[in-house]
Amino acid sequence: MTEPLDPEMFDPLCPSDLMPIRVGDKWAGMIIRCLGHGPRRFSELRVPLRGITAKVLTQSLRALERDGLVARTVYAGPAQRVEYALTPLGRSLLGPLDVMCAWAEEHWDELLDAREASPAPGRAG
Amino acid sequence: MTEPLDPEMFDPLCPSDLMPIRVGDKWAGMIIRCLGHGPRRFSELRVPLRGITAKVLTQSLRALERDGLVARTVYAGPAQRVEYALTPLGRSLLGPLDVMCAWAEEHWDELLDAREASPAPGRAG
DNA sequence: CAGCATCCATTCGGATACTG
DNA sequence: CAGTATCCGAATGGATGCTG
Repeated sequence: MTEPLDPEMFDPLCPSDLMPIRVGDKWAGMIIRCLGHGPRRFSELRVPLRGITAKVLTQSLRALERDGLVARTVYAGPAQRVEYALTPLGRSLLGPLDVMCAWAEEHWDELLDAREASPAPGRAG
Repeated sequence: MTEPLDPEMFDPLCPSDLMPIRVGDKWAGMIIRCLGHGPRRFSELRVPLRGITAKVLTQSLRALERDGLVARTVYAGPAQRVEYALTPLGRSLLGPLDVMCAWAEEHWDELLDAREASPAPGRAG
């Protein structure tokens, strides 16, 4: 569980923009899936969540804490270290999350088709 | 499938505010579940979605159409009539949606507890 | 490293008024 | 009935700069 997270875990080509299902805010679902691999530090999380700013990551993490899905642990020391881990409640969400991801994968093409076939308000092409 | 929707289908005490899982925008999940019972007219949908304004319902419906989850049919006549129905793709979402709702029901108490136990920033009491 | 404070643009949800 | 148009406030998401 200490192996590094895949930086391409959430490819920009596969954003939740298109995803009609979301968990919490824009990042919550991704964070939970990251933590599904084991506890992670603040900066570790920033890798797969490419481009997320510290403030926004903090916000999302706080919201998850508040909902009891994530636990925050501070390890004091020469270099401060903070770890985030899923609580049992948070882990219980991994199953439903998988269902959603499976749905998305299975119907990705249809989603894409529908978007392309739609009137495309605004954008040319 | 023509029986009226339960106005209390989405009780205000059970809002998606607390729900960490969402489908599309604030209303999309509820709309899809409404349409899971069969096609519905614009004004029929406004009943269980208590308080939704026409504009917001239209927006949500348009977004669902664009994603190919909902189909819109106009029946011209003395009194114009518009019906919304789930597409096959939309129906395929009902299963995952059930999973999410089941999760929420099962862990509702924990969610509530976590919220109450949290520092409660801002609000008194 | 792991934040917090501040400021800012965009989006979201909604109120109100009007149309065919 | 089924919307459209316009205006508005609040919440989201983010950039930048600073702190222990």
